[in-house]
Amino acid sequence: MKAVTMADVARLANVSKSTVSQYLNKRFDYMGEDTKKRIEETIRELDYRPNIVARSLKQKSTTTIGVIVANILHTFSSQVIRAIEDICHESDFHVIVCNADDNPVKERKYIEMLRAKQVDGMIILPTGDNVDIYNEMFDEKYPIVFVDRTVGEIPIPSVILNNEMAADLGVQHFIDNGYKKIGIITNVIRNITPRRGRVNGYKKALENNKISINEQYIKNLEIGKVQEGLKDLLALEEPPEAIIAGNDLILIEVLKYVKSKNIRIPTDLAVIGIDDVSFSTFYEPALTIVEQPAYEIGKKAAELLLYEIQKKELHGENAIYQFEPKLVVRESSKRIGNSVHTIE
Amino acid sequence: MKAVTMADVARLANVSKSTVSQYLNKRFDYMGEDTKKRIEETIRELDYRPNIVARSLKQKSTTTIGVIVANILHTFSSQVIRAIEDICHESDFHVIVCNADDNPVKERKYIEMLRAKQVDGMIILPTGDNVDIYNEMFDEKYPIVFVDRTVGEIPIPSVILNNEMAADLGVQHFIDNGYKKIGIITNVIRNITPRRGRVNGYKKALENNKISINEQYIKNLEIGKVQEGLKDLLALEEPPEAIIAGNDLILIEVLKYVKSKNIRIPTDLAVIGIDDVSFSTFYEPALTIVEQPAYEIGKKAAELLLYEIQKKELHGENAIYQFEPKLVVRESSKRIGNSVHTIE
DNA sequence: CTGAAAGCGCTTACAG
DNA sequence: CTGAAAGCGCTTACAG
Repeated sequence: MKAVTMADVARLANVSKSTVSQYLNKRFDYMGEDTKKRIEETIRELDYRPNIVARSLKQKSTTTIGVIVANILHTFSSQVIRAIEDICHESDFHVIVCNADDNPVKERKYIEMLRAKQVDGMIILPTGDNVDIYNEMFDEKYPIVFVDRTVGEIPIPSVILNNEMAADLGVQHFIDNGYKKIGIITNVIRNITPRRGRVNGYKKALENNKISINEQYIKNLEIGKVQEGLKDLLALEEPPEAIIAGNDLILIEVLKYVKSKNIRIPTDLAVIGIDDVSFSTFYEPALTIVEQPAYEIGKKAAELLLYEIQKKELHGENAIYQFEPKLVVRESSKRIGNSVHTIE
Repeated sequence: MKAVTMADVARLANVSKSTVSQYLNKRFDYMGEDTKKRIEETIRELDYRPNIVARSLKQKSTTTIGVIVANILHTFSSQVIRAIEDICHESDFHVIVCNADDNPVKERKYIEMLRAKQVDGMIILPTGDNVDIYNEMFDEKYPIVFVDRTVGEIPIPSVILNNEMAADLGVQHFIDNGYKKIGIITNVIRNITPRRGRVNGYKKALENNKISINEQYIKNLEIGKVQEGLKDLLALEEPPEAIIAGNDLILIEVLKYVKSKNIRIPTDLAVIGIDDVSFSTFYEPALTIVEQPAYEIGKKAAELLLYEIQKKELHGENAIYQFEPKLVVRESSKRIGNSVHTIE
C-alpha cells in the first residue's frame, strides 16, 4: 500500500495542499462550503490519513511524552503510568514507557533516545544518578517532572508522597495501641529519598512520644536480605513487637517469613505496611496499611507536565507537591493482648 | 535553546550535510580520517543530537511500536508489557502503551492515532470488536501481533495461553485428589476467547474422567457479581467442594468471600486459581495455581513483531503460538479430609 | 573521498 | 476564499 499523501488529496479534490491542510486543522473560517465538501469526500474516498511525523517535524511537537520508571511491574509504577496515560489520552498525547531498572546507565540512554525522538516532555522516577543530564535539561527548559523522589538541588517540579507522614501514621497508630517496641524495615536500592523520609518519620513519631530510638530496630535492606534481617530482629534480646514494612515488596517478604516461622499476627508480631497490596483486605488477619495515592500522584505529574508543555510556563517553579498518605486500620496492627494499657 | 541541526555541524566542520549524515550512520568506508575527527569534535562541541523525527519522515520508520492492552493494572498486561519493552530495548525500539479498557471505541481510536504517528507495528490484546480495522491492517500488511486472544478468521499471528490445558490441569488435579464436585468461575467481560477455552478445558477434563457435567457449576460472571455467584453456588443442594477461579481477579473475589463467610480452605472448599498472584506462597493456606508464562508470551509477541518489521516477512503466517500453563501445587487444593478415596 | 540536489509529507506566512 | 513557495531536519542516489 503506497501511502496516500496530502498531495494526492489536493490533486483529486482540485485544491492546493494548503487548503487541505487548512481543512485538516479545522480552519474553516474562509473556506467555501463546496471546497470543504470536496475535500471531505476525497479524503474518505482515498482513505487518507495524515502523517503525524511530517507534522511533528514542522511543528516541533510530537504530542508524545516519555515516562521512565524503575520497573513497570511494581504496583506503584503501574498505577502512576495508568494515571499518566489517562490524563494524556484526554489531550491526545501518547506515552512511551521505559523501564530503567534503577540503573543510571539505562536511564541515561532512555533520556537521550527520548529526546532524540523529540518527545515533548518526560516524567521520571529518577534513579538520582544522572544529575548532569537533569541539570542540562532543566537549563534548556525541557519540560520534565519527577515522581516519587526529589533530586538534590535541581528545581524540577516533583510529585511525591509525604513520606515522613507515612511512617509517622504507622508508628503513631502502633503507639496508640500500646506498642513501644516498634521496628521498621526499608529497602536500600529502591527509592532513596522515600526511604530517608520514612525513617525520619519513624524517628520523629517515637520522639514525639518520648520513646527512645533503638537503632537496632531500624533495618535497611536489599529485598533479598529481608528474611535474614527479620530473623536478626526477632532474635534480639528485646525483639520488636510491631513492625513497619517500608513498602509493598518488603511487606511480602515479612509475610513469607511469618508464614515460614508460624508467627502469629498480630499476637506475636503486629504489622503495618506502607503501600497497598491486592490482598490487604482478605489476608488473615486483614492488613493495616498506610496507603499511598499512587493514581493521584501520577495524575498530578501528568497535569503539571502537560501544563508546562502547553503553556510553556511553570518552569523553575521548583514546587514539590506532596501527597498525603492515608492510614487504613485493619486487623494486623491490633493492640497487644496482654497490654497493661487501658486505652478505651 | 534553538536546536542544533545537522546543517550547523556541517558548516562548522567545513563539510556537507551528506558527510555528517554518513558519519552518523557509521558509513566510514570512504571517509577521511581527519574529516571523521573534525565531525566528531564539532558534534561534541555543539552538543548536537540528531532529530529522529526528521529521519523517521525520510526513512519511513519510527523505531516505535504501539501496545494496546485493556488495562496496564492487570498483572498479566504489565508482565506482557515489561517483556515487550525489554525485547524492544535490545533493538532500540520504543513502546507506546495504551489502555483500551476493553472498549472497542477507545481501541479504534488508539489504533488510528498510532498509525497516524507511523508506529512500525502494534501488539494488541484485542477487544475483538474492531474486525474491520484488523482486516484492513492485515490487508495493508501492517505488522501486527495479537496477544491473549485470537480474533475470528483473521490470519494475524497470535500468542496465547493454551487455555484448555490451563483448566484441564486444575480440574485433573482436583480429580486426582478425590474431588468430583468441581465448579469454575470465569469472567464475562475480559478475554472472551480465553474464557471459552478454559470452560472447554474444564468440561473435557470432567468428561475424560467420566464425571458428568453440572451446568450449575459453571459460572460466568462480571467481576462485581462474583460474590453473589459464589453464594448461589454454595447454596446449591449439592454445592461444589472445589472451585477453579478463572483468573487472578476472580481468585481475589473468591478469597474475599471465603474470609467474610469464615469458610476454610481447603476443608470446606478447595481452590485453584488460574494466573499467579503475589501472595500465592504465603497466603494461608498457600494457593495452588495454574501459572501462565506471561513474560514469555510478551517476549514471543515482541520477537514476532520485530521480525515482521525488520524482515518484512512472516505476514499471513496465521500462526497461533500457544504457551503451556504450569500447575504449581500448594495447599489450597489438598485432598478432602473425609475422602473415601485411598489414592496413596 | 565528498558535495549539490531532491525529497520525505506536512504547515505557514504571504500574496492576491 | 485559495494557492505558490519555503522550510522543518534529515537521507540518499548520483556525480565528480
